[in-house]
Amino acid sequence: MSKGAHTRSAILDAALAQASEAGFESLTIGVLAARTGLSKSGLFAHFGSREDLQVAAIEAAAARFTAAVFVPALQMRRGLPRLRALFDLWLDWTARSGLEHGCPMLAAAVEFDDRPGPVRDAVADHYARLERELARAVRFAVDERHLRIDLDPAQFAFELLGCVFSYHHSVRLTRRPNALAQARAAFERLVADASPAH
Amino acid sequence: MSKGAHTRSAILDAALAQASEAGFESLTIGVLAARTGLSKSGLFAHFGSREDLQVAAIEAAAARFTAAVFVPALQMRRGLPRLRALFDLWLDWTARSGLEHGCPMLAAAVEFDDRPGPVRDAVADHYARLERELARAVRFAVDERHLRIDLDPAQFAFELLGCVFSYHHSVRLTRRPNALAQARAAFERLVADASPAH
DNA sequence: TGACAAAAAGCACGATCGTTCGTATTATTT
DNA sequence: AAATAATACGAACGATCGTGCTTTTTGTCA
Repeated sequence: MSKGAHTRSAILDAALAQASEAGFESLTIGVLAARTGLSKSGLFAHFGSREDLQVAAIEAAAARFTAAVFVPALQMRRGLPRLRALFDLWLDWTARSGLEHGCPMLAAAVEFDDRPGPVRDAVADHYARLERELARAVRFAVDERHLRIDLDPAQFAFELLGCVFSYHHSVRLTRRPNALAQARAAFERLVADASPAH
Repeated sequence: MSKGAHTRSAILDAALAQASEAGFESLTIGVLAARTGLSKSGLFAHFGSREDLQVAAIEAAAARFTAAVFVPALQMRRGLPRLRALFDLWLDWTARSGLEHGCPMLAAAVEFDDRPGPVRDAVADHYARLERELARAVRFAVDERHLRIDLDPAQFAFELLGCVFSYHHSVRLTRRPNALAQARAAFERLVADASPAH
């Protein structure tokens, strides 16, 4: 790897750590320069603009998410086992990726909700992809007869997303010690209702 | 109402509109001065600092939330009817409160997750209060025998929160047209599982 | 090792940030 | 109407924002 590519990825490392603890709006040239030890102009040269940097950070986060959640989940058998793995890996993917605080992707999703532009597009793209893959994993579970044949995969994905969001909220804001147990219980109820009639 | 109190509330109106569309980090003295037609210093004098302004905005949002969700829901009978009303009122409370974009409270929750300080405290306080009231409404429904006697109210609240979060995400970011239907379906499944054994 | 390209730094710019202070303009009350 | 208090303004501050330009340092390869 060339020197440039190396520092560029070091910058994105710092960017994700920063976004994890203070959101994407805190991704400023000066702050990242201080975090990486580079000069402002030296850092700036790696990206054409702050917006490009933010987009690059989103894409880096998406790549890490895929590597930390989807890739290991693919080693599980299709169907319910893989679905369970997806959920479990999702809940703590940030910690396993070296991020000490919240999920940068979730932060970006809320921050750029209503702000049109390339950053919003990148975030929306990630979630569209994620939800599509999620629905696909649900369809596999249906095909394997692990879940009801008349199950709506999009609805399942919607509610699974709800579990993750509520878990994140419960852990990071209200700091409830039983957040994980509640998330798992919600997941089990979701699976139970989606199971084939006995 | 005195002149000062009147403009102060006008500032908070502008602050919530701004936070709804671009997050709490965008609540800057200059932007709000421009939105209200005041001078920077004139606006600043109403709050001792930017942080105090942000806290005041959180409290204003909490007051509006209560007025738009809890107050009207209290007019319904205790139990499931009131619980349904809470959910329905919650989903579109921002629109009914004159906010054209996302929920400022949810934005603040994610933005200040990992940033200790009075703003985070105010947000966490609102959600703690909200979830406590939610659990109380669930207990009423249990008392009325509308819901199972062995239901865990905190777990119910956790999953209800998940419905709301996922709905917000689906409406604002991914812009799915069937978000409302999915949220209602998730709620119905939640209620069905919490209903007394037939 | 020397030539060339890539990367980082240095410096400066206009704009905006939160904040302070002194002054002018209003409301309110006597 | 005069006196007093409440409100708003204008100007300025040091800091930081994103972004150019030029120079210096560093890495790469013949």
